[in-house]
Amino acid sequence: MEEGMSDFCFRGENVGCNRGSGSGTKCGRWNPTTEQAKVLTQLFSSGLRNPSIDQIQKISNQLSFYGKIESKNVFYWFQNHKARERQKRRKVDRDVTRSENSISINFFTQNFTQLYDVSETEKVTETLQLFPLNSFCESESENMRVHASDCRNNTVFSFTEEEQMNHSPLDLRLSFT
Amino acid sequence: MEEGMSDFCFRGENVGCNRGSGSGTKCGRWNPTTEQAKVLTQLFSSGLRNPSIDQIQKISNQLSFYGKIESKNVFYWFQNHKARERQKRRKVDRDVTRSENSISINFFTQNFTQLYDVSETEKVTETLQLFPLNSFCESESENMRVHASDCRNNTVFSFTEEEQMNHSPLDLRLSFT
DNA sequence: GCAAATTAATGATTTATTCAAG
DNA sequence: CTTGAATAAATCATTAATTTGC
Repeated sequence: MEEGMSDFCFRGENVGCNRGSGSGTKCGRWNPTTEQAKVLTQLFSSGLRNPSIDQIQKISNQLSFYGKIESKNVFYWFQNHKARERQKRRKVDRDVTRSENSISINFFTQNFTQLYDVSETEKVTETLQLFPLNSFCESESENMRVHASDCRNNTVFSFTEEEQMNHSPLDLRLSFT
Repeated sequence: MEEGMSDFCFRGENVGCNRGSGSGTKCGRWNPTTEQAKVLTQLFSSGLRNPSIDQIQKISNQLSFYGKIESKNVFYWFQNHKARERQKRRKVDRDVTRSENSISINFFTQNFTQLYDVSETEKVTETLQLFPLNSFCESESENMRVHASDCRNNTVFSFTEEEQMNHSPLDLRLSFT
């Protein structure tokens, strides 16, 4: 029996879902409220990764005060959060590996000027092309590849005669390989 | 001794200002020219989010044709643009979420226990506490903004009698023994 | 129209996280 | 458990938009 459908609504304000004229309202999946997300994140930050079923139930009960939530939501949240943090970390590591040519980005913001003032004056010697549209998608960095021939004509740089010097289109391909 | 103030201001080479017109214009901070902004925005639209140092340098060099610019400006631009796009997105999501407030769907319960039993193994051994009201609100008072709605006000924790859910601060230590 | 005053954007810094190597 | 690496979030600060009184 589906007694679990407790018709729970935010305290007081009954923000009905799938109630009459249920045309567009998506009710298929849970979305954490700001407070719920904050608490979950706090727990995660505190080191919790694989909450026990006991913990999940407690957390769920507590968070239900802030809005509709079920144990499964808590469980999935931790699964997903853990996985995505790891994913993010891996991706970052890949990017870093890919771009660690000379300078470390360590203390990037604080020492940026120091790190970069030197190289600021260096000249880029490669032939570059700007706007390799659809080529930067970081979520698929593995397959990232610029098809130069596709973009050859998309040069957007247009300079005045006086500025035209050695200003070739920027091609960031070299940074990805 | 906070390691001295970060000498972050352009190291004396802030002579030329980007705005081509007039040479005496003040340039306390970089401001992208229209063309620079256009290029940066297009790069971002293409998916670029965390440009490597190499990329930053290339972009900076290219954009310097449109006006004064440094690598750090490019770096900061991407940091800020990314963060603010995300911010914008999150705000929209919150608003949407607030109005679509989904309802319970209970096909989970059985799957949940199944799924859970598999990952039940790990145990967190630390001491965790949910809703640490004190630490949330009292710590870092200097940075506290108007987060009053999130904590502190015990009124949040007062619910109706019919809902006898125990919403006192949850101490997960019980689960760790 | 035009500056002073006010508000909105956004550049630049600082702070708090994350994962995972040591 | 500690710390390196690299942000991303939060914040500070300055510039641009705009409003407003004249």
